[in-house]
Amino acid sequence: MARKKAYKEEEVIEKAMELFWEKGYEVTSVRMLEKAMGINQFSMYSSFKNKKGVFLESLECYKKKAKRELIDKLKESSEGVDAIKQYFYDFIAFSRIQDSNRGCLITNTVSELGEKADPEILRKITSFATDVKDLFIEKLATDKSKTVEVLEMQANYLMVSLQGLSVASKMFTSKQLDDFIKNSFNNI
Amino acid sequence: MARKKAYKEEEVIEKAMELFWEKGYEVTSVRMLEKAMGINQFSMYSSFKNKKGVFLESLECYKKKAKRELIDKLKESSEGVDAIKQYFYDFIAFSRIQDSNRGCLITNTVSELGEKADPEILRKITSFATDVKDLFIEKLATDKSKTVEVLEMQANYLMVSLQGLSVASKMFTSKQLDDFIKNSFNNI
DNA sequence: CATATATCTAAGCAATCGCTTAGATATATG
DNA sequence: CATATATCTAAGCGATTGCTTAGATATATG
Repeated sequence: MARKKAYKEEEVIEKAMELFWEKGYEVTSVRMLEKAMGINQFSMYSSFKNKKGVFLESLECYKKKAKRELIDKLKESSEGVDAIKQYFYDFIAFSRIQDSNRGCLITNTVSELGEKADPEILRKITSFATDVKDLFIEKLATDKSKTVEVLEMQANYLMVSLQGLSVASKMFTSKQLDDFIKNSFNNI
Repeated sequence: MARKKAYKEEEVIEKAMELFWEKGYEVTSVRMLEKAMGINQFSMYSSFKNKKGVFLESLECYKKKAKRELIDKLKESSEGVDAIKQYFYDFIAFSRIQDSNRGCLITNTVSELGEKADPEILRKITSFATDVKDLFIEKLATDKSKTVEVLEMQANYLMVSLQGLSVASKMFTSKQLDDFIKNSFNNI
């Protein structure tokens, strides 16, 4: 009865996500998205409503990619704290593209937009962070001697540490990042 | 012989710095700078050449402010590691405006522009980071048992931690930031 | 006071921003 | 095959971007 869509949303959004990841929200223009996604603005807007819509779906896409390539491994590990340490190392490899690092898309967005970001964007970000933190708590809890207060405290510590790793990965040498990870887990 | 300038560079640049600090480099427009600085574009360009020029001077202005309100205190302290810990707490207060945090202008810039930022911007950023790191090393070295390798390692660790604190301060609760600082200095 | 000149205002430049729309194209149905 | 309709292309919308410039204004000198 009508013409078929020449693309799949799940495929083009991945290109959008990569662009937002590399450039940030504001700098990424609709024209750049057009080229990266391989569709024109009409299609973009009819599929995702507006630029913010493309970004929200990109965050969702990032979440899935991170789960697949990073989080599931941590989830399934039985190494406790060492599994979290490995997660830190894995994250650096995950964020690397060619010979530079682009950080974590979530952390980048926090840094760029802060707490006065759009409420929908904010919701996705905090939900992602909560998921990771809960997983950290779960792994930390393999040490049964830890009280809930200690677990909460250590998880908070690790979450902030991860943000540091994300930003620092953009400029620091891998030696410096290694020093950071080693030291970070000295006291847990 | 000629008309007098109706403003002082050092005064208007402070307003520019505050704006860049709050909004980031890209989002801050020349029209916004005009209003914040209280001068028009002609004056802005004749004093600072272009937008990048205003930003470079803003970085310099930030450096001075940080030195005055933050770094000098650390420099003059004789508390060793505890002085650095205090520096972390002081930084949070330093970055606070009203009831929200704007992070560190240097860290914000690293996060936004990364290593492919303009070379002049990059130079200022790395020089600032080096100064802070050297100061950390100096304070860590009050413990004479530490080798140069340990000093380097711990300073790297602290530098990345500080970046984490900067980004996290934008979204996390002060309880979470406190947990972070406490844990960060457990193993030094 | 008259003049030279730096500094000001305000208008305007081309380029780009996010977004819309009119008209051409393709395809599942009667 | 003819028709209805979703999807495509491409042009263009007003607003904003960084930056420039022509002309008005003010002031230290001869």
